[in-house]
Amino acid sequence: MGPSTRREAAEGRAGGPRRRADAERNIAAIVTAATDLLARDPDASMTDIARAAGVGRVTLYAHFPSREDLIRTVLAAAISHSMGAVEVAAPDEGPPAEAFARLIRTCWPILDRFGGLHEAARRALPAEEVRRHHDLPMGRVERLIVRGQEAGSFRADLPAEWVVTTVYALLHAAGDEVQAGRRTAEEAGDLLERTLSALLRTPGA
Amino acid sequence: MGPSTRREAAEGRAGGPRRRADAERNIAAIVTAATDLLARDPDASMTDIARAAGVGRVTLYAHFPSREDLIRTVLAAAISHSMGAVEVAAPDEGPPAEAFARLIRTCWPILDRFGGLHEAARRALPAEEVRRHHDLPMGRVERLIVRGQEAGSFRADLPAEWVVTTVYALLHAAGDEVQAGRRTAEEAGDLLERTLSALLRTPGA
DNA sequence: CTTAACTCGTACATGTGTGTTCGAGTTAAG
DNA sequence: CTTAACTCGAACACACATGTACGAGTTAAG
Repeated sequence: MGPSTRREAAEGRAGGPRRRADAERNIAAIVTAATDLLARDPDASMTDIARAAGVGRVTLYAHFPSREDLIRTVLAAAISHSMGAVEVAAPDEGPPAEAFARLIRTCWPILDRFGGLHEAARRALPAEEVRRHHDLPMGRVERLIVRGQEAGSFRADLPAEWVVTTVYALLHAAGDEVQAGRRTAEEAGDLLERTLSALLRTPGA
Repeated sequence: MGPSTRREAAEGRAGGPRRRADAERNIAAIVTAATDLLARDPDASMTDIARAAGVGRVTLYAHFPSREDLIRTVLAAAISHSMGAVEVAAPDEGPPAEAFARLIRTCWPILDRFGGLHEAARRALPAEEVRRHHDLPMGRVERLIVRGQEAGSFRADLPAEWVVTTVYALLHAAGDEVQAGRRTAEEAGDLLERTLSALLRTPGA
C-alpha cells in the first residue's frame, strides 16, 4: 500500500496496533513546527511546514490528510496549552487585579501565539468551528474581566467583551514589536503590563 | 498593438496625448474599488477588484501593468487622503489633548482603512518602500503624541512610538468590530475615544 | 532476522492567481 | 464621419499550493 497505511488521523486513535516511535517523534516535530510557523505567518505552506519540521512533504500528508486536519490539530493543542497556563495564572478566585497582572506577565507570549494561530484557523476552518474553539480561552479572560468589574477593581463603563478585544489587540501589537526586532520580549512585556493596567483602572482613580 | 497602448503608468504621465474621458472614469473606479476591497481583505485578487470596479480584467491591466503598480497607486492616494484629514483635525499647534480627541472622533475610519491597505502593501511591495510611505501619517500622529507628552497632557512614561502602535492597534480592533457587525460605527468610535483617552492620561491623575 | 511500519524523492492531477496576446467590437474626440 | 483610443471576452503561459500515486529504501519491533 502507499507510503503509509494512514489508519487514523494521527490524533484520536483508539487502541489498535501501536504506532512506531519514529512516527510519534515526527508527528510531534510537525505539530511544533506548524505551531511556530503558522503563528508567525497564517499563510505558511505545507511545504514550508514540512521543511521546518525536518520531514518530507509526503510524510506530513501521511500523518495529516489535509491542511485543514493539521490546523485543526495544531489549534487544539495550542488551546489546551493556553487553557492550562491561564488556569494556573488566573484561577476563578482571588483578587482579579493581581490575577490579571500575573496572567499578562507570565503568559502573554502564549496568548499572542494563540492569536496568530486563530488567524490561520479562520482561513482554513469553517467559521462555526473556529468560533467554538475561540470561545474557550477568550471566555476565560472575559470571566476574569467581569469579575474584576463587579468587584470594583476594573473600570465598568466599558463592555467586558470590548475590553477583551483590546487586550488581545495589544497583546498582538506587542508580539509584532518583538517579532520585528524593535524590542526584546522583556521590554514588550513591561510596556504591555503598564499599558493594560492603565486601561483597566477606573477612570476616576 | 495590444488592447491599449499603455504608454505610461496611469499616474505620472507628462503632458503627451490626452487621455480619453472613459479611461479616466475607469481608472478612478478601479482605484476606489481597490481601496475598499484591499482594506477589507489584503488578499483580494485582481479579478475581484476588476469586477468590483465594473471593469474587465484586461482593462485593469491596461491601466496598471501589475498588482504591485496598482497597490502602489492605491496606497499613495490613501496616504494623501489621510494626511489631508489628519492635518485638518490635528494641526501642529493648539492643545494636544483636544487635537487628539478631534482626530479620533473625526477620522478614525480613514486611519483604520489606511491600516488595512498598509497590510496589503506589506505583502506586495518591498519592505523599504512600505516603511517609507508608512512613516508619513504615522509620524504625524507620533509628533502629536510627543507634543502632548512634553506639554504634560499625556503620560510620558511610555515611549511615544509604542503609544502610536497601540493607537493603531485599537483603531484596527474597532474597525474589525464594525466590519463584523458587532457594533455600529458610532458605538465603536465612542468606545475608542474613551479607551484611548484612558491610555493617554497620566497614571496619577 | 524478518516483517510491517515508516520515510521520502519524483511525478502527476487539479485549482487558482498573475500577466499577456489576439481579435473584434465600442466609444470618445477631432 | 473618421480615426485613434479604449474595452473586453477568450485563451494561453507560467508559477505555486494542495493532495495523490508509485516505488524503492530505511528503521523500529517481534
